[in-house]
Amino acid sequence: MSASQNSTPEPRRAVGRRAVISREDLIQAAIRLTGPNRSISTLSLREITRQAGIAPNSFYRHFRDVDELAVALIEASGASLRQIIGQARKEANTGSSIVRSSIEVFMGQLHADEPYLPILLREGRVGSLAFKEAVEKQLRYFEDELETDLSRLSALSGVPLADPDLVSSAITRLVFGMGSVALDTPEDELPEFLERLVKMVRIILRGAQAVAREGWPKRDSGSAL
Amino acid sequence: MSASQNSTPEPRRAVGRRAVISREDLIQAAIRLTGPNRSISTLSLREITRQAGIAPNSFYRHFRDVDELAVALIEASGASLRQIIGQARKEANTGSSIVRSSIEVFMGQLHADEPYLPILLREGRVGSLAFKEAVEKQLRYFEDELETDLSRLSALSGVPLADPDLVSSAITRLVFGMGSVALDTPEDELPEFLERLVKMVRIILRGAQAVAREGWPKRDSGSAL
DNA sequence: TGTACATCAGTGAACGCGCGTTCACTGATGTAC
DNA sequence: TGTACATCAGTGAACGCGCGTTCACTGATGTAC
Repeated sequence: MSASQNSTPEPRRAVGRRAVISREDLIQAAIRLTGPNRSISTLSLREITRQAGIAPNSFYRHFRDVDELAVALIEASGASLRQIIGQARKEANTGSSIVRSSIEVFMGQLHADEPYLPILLREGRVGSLAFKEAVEKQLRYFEDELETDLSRLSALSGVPLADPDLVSSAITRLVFGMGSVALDTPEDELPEFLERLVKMVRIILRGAQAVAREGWPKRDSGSAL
Repeated sequence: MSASQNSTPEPRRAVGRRAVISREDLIQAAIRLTGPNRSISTLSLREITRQAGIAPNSFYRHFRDVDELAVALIEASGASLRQIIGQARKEANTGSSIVRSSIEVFMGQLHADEPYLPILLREGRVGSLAFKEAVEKQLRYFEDELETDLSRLSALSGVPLADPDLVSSAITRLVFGMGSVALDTPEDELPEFLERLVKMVRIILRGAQAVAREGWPKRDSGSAL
């Protein structure tokens, strides 16, 4: 259920002076400038061009404004990250559970070379509308792909799962939410953090299995919960 | 388990000219300037003083910089919001479940007069370290208070709940995560949004009940999940 | 192959603007006597 | 009660800075013939 993004396919001019710098180069320059306390939305056009080694006004040859670059960056980050996580889920048949190994890969991306995950986590709820929509779109891709995997595994193992769409959405939001906390967590606490997150996800799956088996409670106020 | 915050108790000068504007007034001015696409961290000192009706340099009589005001604003928002939610949980004995009514109150705060919740949701992962720590602190208060309530209800109803700390953390993070999505969701889709969120939380609680009853699975790879 | 030409990526200089911060100040207030 | 004084919240003017954006330009490249 993934979809194509990157709606600007770099037209490759056939006439005129050849480009010495690409959209990609500018995006990479922007990535280099982000960091724990620096989100894309706080980068200035001049900072980015300085980092990329071009004159400020040259920026306009590639993007309308910084927001447009940010959206491209978010889409590229989301695509890369989904590729990494999807790959991990496919290979996760060796010994440990798919939940644990997926979350391990996810957490590993917190400090990977290319900060795709930190970017998605940091930019989540800030900036222009287009900006937020770009992040939201990537999260929905994650939800879709997780739902596919959960349904597949449920059918495969014969253990029914209630509301797979709800479950995958809850897991995705929880994991991303905890991920942004993990970004500011000291590295030595991350192993314990991961254990807790794995348990949380398992609790969700257990709940969905219980509901599939026994249904929702008859009366809302029955157990007070 | 709540704690006192607002570490600056407004010393009430006994000598000198009387203040015509207070820290509170500046915080209110900042609140007026925030909005769907405007987070505190993007407000300038001059904007805030303009809104408050004082000269830019007067700002320094009250706060060291905008970051300090932002932290105070976050603490005030968190305190107000916890008060509202806590109140709602206490009164939630009439008919519908405590889960539903708590979430209803929470979602109601998305468009309440005072945007305490939007502020916490929007400022979550952006800005200086002090800033992020302030938001994180408020979320931990929520977790603590929810854990207290869950343990109380579990004892009261005789339904055991595994890992109440994990459960309350998962619910808090999920609800806040979904809350920031809800901020950008059209109002007419909110009722359905709320239903889904209620179900998610119930799935978590069911999972924790199942684990308390049956324990964790013996082997990790047993069910592949 | 050689030459004239159109294209267009990148430039250098300049603009006006809002910003955070500083400084020396004003004048209302409470206190000491 | 009256007066001199210390306190200090708020001011007006000024500063230097980095910003986004504009303009007319340069000169490398590919194309037409």
